[in-house]
Amino acid sequence: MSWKIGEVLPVIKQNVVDLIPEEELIDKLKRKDEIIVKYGADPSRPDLHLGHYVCLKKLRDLQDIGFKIIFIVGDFTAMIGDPTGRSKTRPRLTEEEVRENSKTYFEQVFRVLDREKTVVRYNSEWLAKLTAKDVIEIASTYTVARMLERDDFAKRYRENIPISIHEFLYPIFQGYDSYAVKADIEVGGTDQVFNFLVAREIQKHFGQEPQVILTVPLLEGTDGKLKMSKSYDNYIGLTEDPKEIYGKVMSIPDTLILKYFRLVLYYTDEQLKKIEEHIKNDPRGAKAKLAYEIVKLLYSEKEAKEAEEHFNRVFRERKIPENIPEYAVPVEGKNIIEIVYEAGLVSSKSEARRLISQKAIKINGEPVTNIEAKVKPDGEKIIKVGKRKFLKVVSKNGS
RNA sequence: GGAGGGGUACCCAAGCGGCCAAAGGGGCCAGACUGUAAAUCUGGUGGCUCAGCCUUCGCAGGUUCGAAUCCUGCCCCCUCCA
Repeated sequence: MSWKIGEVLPVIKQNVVDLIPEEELIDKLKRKDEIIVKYGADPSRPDLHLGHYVCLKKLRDLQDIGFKIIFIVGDFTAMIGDPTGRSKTRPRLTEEEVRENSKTYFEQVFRVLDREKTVVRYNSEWLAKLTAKDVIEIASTYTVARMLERDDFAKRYRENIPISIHEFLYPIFQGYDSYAVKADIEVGGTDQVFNFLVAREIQKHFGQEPQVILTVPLLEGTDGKLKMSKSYDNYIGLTEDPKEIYGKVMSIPDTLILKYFRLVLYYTDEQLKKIEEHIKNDPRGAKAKLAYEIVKLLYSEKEAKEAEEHFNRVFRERKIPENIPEYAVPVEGKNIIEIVYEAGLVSSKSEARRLISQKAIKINGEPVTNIEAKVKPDGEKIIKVGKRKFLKVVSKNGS
C-alpha cells in the first residue's frame, strides 16, 4: 500500500493541535506500507465521554485512511494511575478493579472505531514481564530534571505537594508501550504531549524509529472551564440517556457552542460560519441544534427528536414528562419524605426536609409545605423534586 | 538520623478549652428570573424518630463538668540540615 500524501495529510491534520514533527510523518508515509497508530486508554474510568470522542473520532479517521490502530488498555499502568494534570497522587487500582472496568470499555469504544480493524492489546502483556533490571534500564533514559519539566509535576513540586517515585514511572512505562507495539504515531489529547515525547526518547534508546505525535484539542466540560473529565463531574457520557445528553449539552456556556460543533460534529469552516451567525441571532436555538445533533450522532434521529421534545416539554413549557417512574404507595398513604427518600430522589431524609422548606417538592404543581404530609394513591398524583425529578404515585396493589 | 511546620466537612481554608455541626471561598442543590439544566440575584449544603438527639475536625488513648482546641502514643505529609 502506498499513501497519497496530498490526500491523506489534510485528513490527518483536521482538528489536530500538534503534529510533531510533520516531516517525519511525511517521511514515514513515503517509506512505509503499514503505519501503526497507538492509542492508550486508562481503564480506571470506564465511562467514556465526548472528550474521548474527539480522540476516538480522530482514530477513526486514521483507520479509514488505512492506518493500523493499536488500542492499548493500560491495565498495568492503571495500577500506577496517570498523574497527568493531577494535583495529587491517584489512588492505585487493584487488578480486579482494572479487569472489571475494561469490560464496559469496548462496547463504548467500538461505537466509534471499527472493531474488525482494531487491534487490542493490554500493556501488562509486556510490562508485567519486566524485571527490576529492565526497569532500571528504562528509567535511566530520563532524568529527574526533565521529569520536572512537566508542568503538573513542576507545579506540585513547587507547591510542596507530594509526588511519589512511582508516578515518574508512568510516562516511562507509557513510553515503553510505544516501543512494544512499534508505534509510528501516537494519538491523544494535548495534555499527553509530555508523555508522548518521553516515548520518543525510549524508542530511540532501544534503537527504534521514534513515533510522531498527534494531539487533538481538549474539550471543555459542561462547566465551560475545565477539561471534560469524570472527576470534575462536567462530562457528557457517550452511553448516557439521550435526554441527559441533550440536557447536559444545553447546560454548556454559549461560548462553547462553536467549539463543540467543530470538534464533536466535525463541521467545516463554511458550516461553522453559518453556526456563528445562528449563535448571534438565536443562541438558544443554536445550542438546541447542537444538542439535537449530538444525540443523533450517538444514538439516532429518533432519540434526538424524543430528547428535544422532552426538554422543551419539561424545561421550556414546564410540563411533566411523558414517562415517569412509578412508586407504589399503600392505600392508607405514606409520608412524603419517606416516598422521595425510598424512591431515591434524595440522598437523605434531611435533604428532603430541606427541599420542602425551599418549596422544591411539589405534588401536582403545588409545593409541599407540611413535613408530615401523607400522600395517598388516589387520583393522578405526580411528585416533582427540584427541576428534573419526577415520580408518579400508584397504589401498592396496582390500580 | 537531627530541627521545624502541618493533617478540619466534596475541595481549598479559618478556628486553637464551652457561644462549634464548626467562619469564608469554590463546587453542588434549590427558589426567583429567563433564552435553558445559560447569565444574574437569593437561600441551603453531616445524619436522625428534628424546639431535641446522634456521629464528625489523621488514628488510638488520656486530662476536664466540658476537647477540633490541652496531654501521650501511633500513622501520614512538607521544609531545612545531614
